[in-house]
Amino acid sequence: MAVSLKEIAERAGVSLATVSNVVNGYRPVGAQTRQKVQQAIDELGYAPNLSARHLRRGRTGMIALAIPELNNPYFAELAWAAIREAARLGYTLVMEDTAAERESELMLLDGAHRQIIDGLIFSPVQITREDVLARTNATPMVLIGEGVYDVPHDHIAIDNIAASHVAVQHLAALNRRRIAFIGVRPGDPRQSAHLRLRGYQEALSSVGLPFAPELVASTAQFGRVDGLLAMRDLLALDHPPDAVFGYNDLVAIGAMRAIREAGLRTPEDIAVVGMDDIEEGRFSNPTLTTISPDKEHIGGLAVRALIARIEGKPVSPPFDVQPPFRLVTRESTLGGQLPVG
Amino acid sequence: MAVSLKEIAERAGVSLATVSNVVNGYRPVGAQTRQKVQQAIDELGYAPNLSARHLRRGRTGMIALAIPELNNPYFAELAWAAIREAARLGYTLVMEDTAAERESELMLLDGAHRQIIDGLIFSPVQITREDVLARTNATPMVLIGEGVYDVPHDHIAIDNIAASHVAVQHLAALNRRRIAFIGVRPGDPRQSAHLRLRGYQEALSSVGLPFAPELVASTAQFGRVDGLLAMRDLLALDHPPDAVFGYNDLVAIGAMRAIREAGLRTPEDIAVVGMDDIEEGRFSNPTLTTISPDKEHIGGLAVRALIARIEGKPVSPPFDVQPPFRLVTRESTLGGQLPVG
DNA sequence: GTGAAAGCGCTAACAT
DNA sequence: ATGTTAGCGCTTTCAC
Repeated sequence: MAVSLKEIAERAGVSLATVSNVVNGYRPVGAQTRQKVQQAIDELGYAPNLSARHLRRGRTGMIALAIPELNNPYFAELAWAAIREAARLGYTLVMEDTAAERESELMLLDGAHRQIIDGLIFSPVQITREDVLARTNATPMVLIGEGVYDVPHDHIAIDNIAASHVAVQHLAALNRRRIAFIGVRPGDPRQSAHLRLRGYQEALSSVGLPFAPELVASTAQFGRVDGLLAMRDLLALDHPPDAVFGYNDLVAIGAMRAIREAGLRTPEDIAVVGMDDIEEGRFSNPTLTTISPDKEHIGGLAVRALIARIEGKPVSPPFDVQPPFRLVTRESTLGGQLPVG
Repeated sequence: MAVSLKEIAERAGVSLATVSNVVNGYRPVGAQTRQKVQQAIDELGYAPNLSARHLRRGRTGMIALAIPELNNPYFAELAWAAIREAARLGYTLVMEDTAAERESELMLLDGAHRQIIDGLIFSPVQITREDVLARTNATPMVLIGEGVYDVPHDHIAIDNIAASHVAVQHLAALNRRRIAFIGVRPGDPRQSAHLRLRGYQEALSSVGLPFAPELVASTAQFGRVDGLLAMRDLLALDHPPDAVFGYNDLVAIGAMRAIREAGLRTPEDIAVVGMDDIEEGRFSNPTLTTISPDKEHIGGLAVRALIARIEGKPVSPPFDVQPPFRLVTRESTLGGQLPVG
């Protein structure tokens, strides 16, 4: 059995409460008392029993990060940033897999883990704004990504319309005329990806290109294989595209694979742009031009915001933050042989 | 506040103990009593307070998976398998990042989180067998990967020598004569990667090829960039290799990047084999030949073994399991245009 | 088959 | 500045 507060108290000849105060610092403690207690703690190797603390406090010190797939390196990179920040603030972060399924997402919304987590950072893809508004569970929740907008929760997502604009304009500036989009079909009930589609459409019109519905390819998920399948469809068109903007880097990488399978070349025949700036894209052949969001920033901010809510910091209205992003140009649009970076 | 056992007991008109027994099934409960209790539970939506349960039981229900980097898709894929299995068995899995640093690994060994976790699944890379033997902490631990061998803990790792054999023999069968290895320099204090190096050496001799020390390139870590740098060194040799066996897929992918940077082609000029079978290698250009271990198997087994130890199942001696693997051949050695899969 | 009651280790309200 | 004490919700003896 581990050392308890009581043993420390006896050893130091003080009360339980005093030891607790040395440990937690809720109330001031006299210098020499603190000294004695600290010594006892060091000698006996005391560490607080978290279960007891949590039982008493009514909180568990655990927060969850729910993402559609850890397979996506974007989320893996984000997760690490969040894990580190949570640890720094004394919380333990556990990861939940929704597998991008509506059922799993709804269960999380309604507090499947109410008993074990103090708060939730959630990157939904299937649920709708209405689902979130209908939520009754009071566990604090921070939303990330473009799955859902305009709900009474803190929300962090880059400006997807602006980002798509930048991507498409980059392609247009390279004299591409038939620019395809691989993501979500217009009319899909999910909010997700609509913004990127809208940015795509707006950018087309801003550079004077027509919107051709057949150049929008929909996917079931947003993985490599989805990009591959969608690109095959696009290549089967009478007038295939000369450029593609992928919903994310994985989709773009799948698309590049389809292009190569068809015996075509990137970017000579078809230029490709992705989104997320995962490391894989810095080493792919060709390297991938992409929109780079600041994952460290997003993960850290999400954790801090959530913990502030959990700990009932001065109530502020839910915020909606748009972290910075930038276009990173590489071989998949520029061609040639650029240094890795 | 959530519903407690007490409320259920009152509602059902029975004692606390009875409700507990319905929930946990430690003692038999009469049919109609059980019925009443179950109804109360359903009506009030009871869920046990885990902090309280853990406090009482002296365990937290949490296990940790410590890996060198979540960035490596191999570990990300493994982690998901472990998370799912842990959840199935009523445990919560938290991830720890060692960043492949010796300091972090030693802290974990010595129970940095003794208070919060019931057990540890650990994939070490820097610590030595002696470090593990010197461990005093009694928290159950299962080791995975080839970081450490011959220690009194359950251990799961594929047969690295055999796997390396297969990889190198595949290259030799393709008439490659100067087969390089990117991994760890002979003499490195870590056990890690020595086995793959040994398998490489043995396979060379078994096919009648000489061992050329200059064809072994060492790396600091095992990421894409490490493979890139090592391959650049190999390409600068007077007699560069015509094939490369990478410590893992990431290293191999970095190597392919370096090959392309140098204006050479894979596999025409240099064939490449990796290890891990991460999804990225199924979509890279060219697709990557690799050794494929069963990650689902490894992750699930590690969790089950650990939980068995935690729950004090019939004491069996520590086991050492070698899960199955297979060679998956793709374009990076065979060339041509194979279907994705 | 069921009940009563003693804590697990901690925090916080109430004393002094 | 420090001490006393009442639980947090649960499991688990010990009774019947």
